[in-house]
Amino acid sequence: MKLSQRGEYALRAVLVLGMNHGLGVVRIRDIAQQQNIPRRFLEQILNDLKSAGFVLSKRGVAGGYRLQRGPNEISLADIIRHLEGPLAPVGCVSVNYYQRCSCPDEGACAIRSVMQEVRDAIVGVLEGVSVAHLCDRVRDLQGPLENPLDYII
Amino acid sequence: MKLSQRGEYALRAVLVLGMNHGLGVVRIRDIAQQQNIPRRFLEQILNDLKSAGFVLSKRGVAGGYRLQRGPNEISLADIIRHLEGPLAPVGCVSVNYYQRCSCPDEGACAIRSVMQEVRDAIVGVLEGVSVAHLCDRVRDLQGPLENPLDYII
DNA sequence: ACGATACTTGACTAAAAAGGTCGGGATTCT
DNA sequence: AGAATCCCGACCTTTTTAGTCAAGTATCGT
Repeated sequence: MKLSQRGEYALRAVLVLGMNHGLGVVRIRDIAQQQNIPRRFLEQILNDLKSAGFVLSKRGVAGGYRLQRGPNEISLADIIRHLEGPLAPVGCVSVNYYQRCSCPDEGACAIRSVMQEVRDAIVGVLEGVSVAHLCDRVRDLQGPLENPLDYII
Repeated sequence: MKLSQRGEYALRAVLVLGMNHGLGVVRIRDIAQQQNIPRRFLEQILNDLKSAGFVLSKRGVAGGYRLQRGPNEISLADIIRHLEGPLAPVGCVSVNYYQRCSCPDEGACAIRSVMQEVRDAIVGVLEGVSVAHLCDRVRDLQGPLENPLDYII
């Protein structure tokens, strides 16, 4: 039931971009430093998020990344699904990545019905939280600071 | 967020034992056949469940496995935790397997607070379902059969 | 007592995934 | 032009997953 390191880094990076939305681009290096993420690895991850349409990049001297869509249009479920695949604990209850399992009768499988509930519980939380919500939480948790760039995330 | 094959097999095997609770032991071979699980692999898994105290074994000609505790004393959360480790998506929100993460400030981490909710949702379902409950679901899903051994699970 | 039947134990393996690292190329700003 | 920044694919190491296998030990029916 684990989120990979890669997935966690992606969320942290997106959150940084969310906090800086509308303020121009943020450099990989800054995100990496602020969030304790290996820079080269983060490059790879942001590239992936870019080709998935979550973020945009700008090259050159004043380059960096920013969110492509608004922070309230991106749910955590979207991001994790792209990076990790199914949110469901087993393939046979996944809506977006369904895969038949080896049990004798899927329709009458009791374990499946429980896993269905687990899936719904997970998806319920993750679809309900957008990057914008996440930013709100950061502000709630840290109290008011002068400079938006000071948020630690 | 995945349950491993091993974990899924374990649940299926335990469920078979639950359905046969009080009717004597069940052979590995029968479980394997009925559930489409590689026999040798299942041996290993049952052994693990045994050393964890979930099941008991009997050797010899009329040998096999049965549940050690009653079906209503074993939750799916227990089983999965033993086989897979933490139920939480990230270590920093795990109660039983806590591990600090690399984020700058764990206390003020917004992602962590979301993952906390995900964890609670998962655990909520899985702690709430015992092997006995699972057996009830099997009976609900399959309708009344003559012989308890006929349940397909 | 003996053989057939089951579980027991530990080692072994191949393939995939996780978690990074690296070099060099392409853009853009000044 | 030169520096800064992203871009891209290849590469690498370690861990995990999903099994397999051989030889050993206990038990039962006869």
